[in-house]
Amino acid sequence: MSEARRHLDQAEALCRERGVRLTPQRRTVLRLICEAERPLSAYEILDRMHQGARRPAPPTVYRALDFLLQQGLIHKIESLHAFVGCKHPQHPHTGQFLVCTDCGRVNEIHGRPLEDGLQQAARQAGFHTRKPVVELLGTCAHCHGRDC
Amino acid sequence: MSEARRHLDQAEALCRERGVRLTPQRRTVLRLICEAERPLSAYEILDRMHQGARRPAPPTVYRALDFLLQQGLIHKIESLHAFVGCKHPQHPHTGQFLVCTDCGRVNEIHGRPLEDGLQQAARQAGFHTRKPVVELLGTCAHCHGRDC
DNA sequence: TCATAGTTGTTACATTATAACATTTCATCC
DNA sequence: GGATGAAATGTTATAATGTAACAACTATGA
Repeated sequence: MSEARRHLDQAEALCRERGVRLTPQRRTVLRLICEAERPLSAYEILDRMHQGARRPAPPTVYRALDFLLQQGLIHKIESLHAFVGCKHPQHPHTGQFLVCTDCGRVNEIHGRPLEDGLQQAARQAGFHTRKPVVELLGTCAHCHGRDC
Repeated sequence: MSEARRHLDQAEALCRERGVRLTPQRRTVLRLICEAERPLSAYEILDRMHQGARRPAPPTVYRALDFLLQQGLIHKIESLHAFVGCKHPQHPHTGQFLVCTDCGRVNEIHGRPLEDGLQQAARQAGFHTRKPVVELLGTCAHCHGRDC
């Protein structure tokens, strides 16, 4: 089964469990994000939504994105204004990302020491973190040392 | 001496050392950023630049911001589309930020363990980091537990 | 069936950012 | 001082990203 397909099925199941509706529109947006091999901007998604038919207006895609973000099915990469599928939507979490500026691909990483370090640094300042944004921009292993 | 004033003098000295020009326009943008007690968007800076005179066009402020970013005199907070003064411009560095979504203030933090954790996580994936974006959004000690 | 909450459609507009080219200013050399 | 080239700024237009507000539709349960 394809990676994208697995994501969609899992999302379907999660939404059923949670009693929220993964409508066709939302499903389409999620599918487009999962099928892409790099983050898509809202307007790239819009462009891919109108297969023959008329292109929907921006609020359409932004509303679907809001829903998917709330459900933890996708993440937003702030420094790219773009969206990627979440690799582990079962338990809601924030992501840390390795963003390759050569090939455009994004890797979601996890690491106790990393997350602990962040939490500790925040706590030292009496700060309560609600939404960490951690995006390392650079060159991935694949692209490093070659033209891309 | 005021905090903002100290920043400006330091910037002045650094630019002289480096042989780059902190022109009046760039200095004004830096001053506005340093005087503000929260991050300013490019257009907020534009609004504050025209004291009586005609408001400059966007490229004016974006060019000044580019210069200041290059010189490490300011940082951009990606998740806010806004700019803050750098607390330690002597040696170029990337910043980690605690962004209070109540009062809007931003705290620049530093921590070996944090930075090491990030670098280690990246290296494990064979990733070469060029520009880390670390912004923890939440509530600062001052705002936590009260209306703000 | 009817009420209602949730979802989608639609128009208009706000905000953020850059491309492209003209003009001016500055430092340097002669 | 005047010529020259590089850097900085001015100007116009437009691209890219994101939201407010209200109308219309749809699924679902009382």
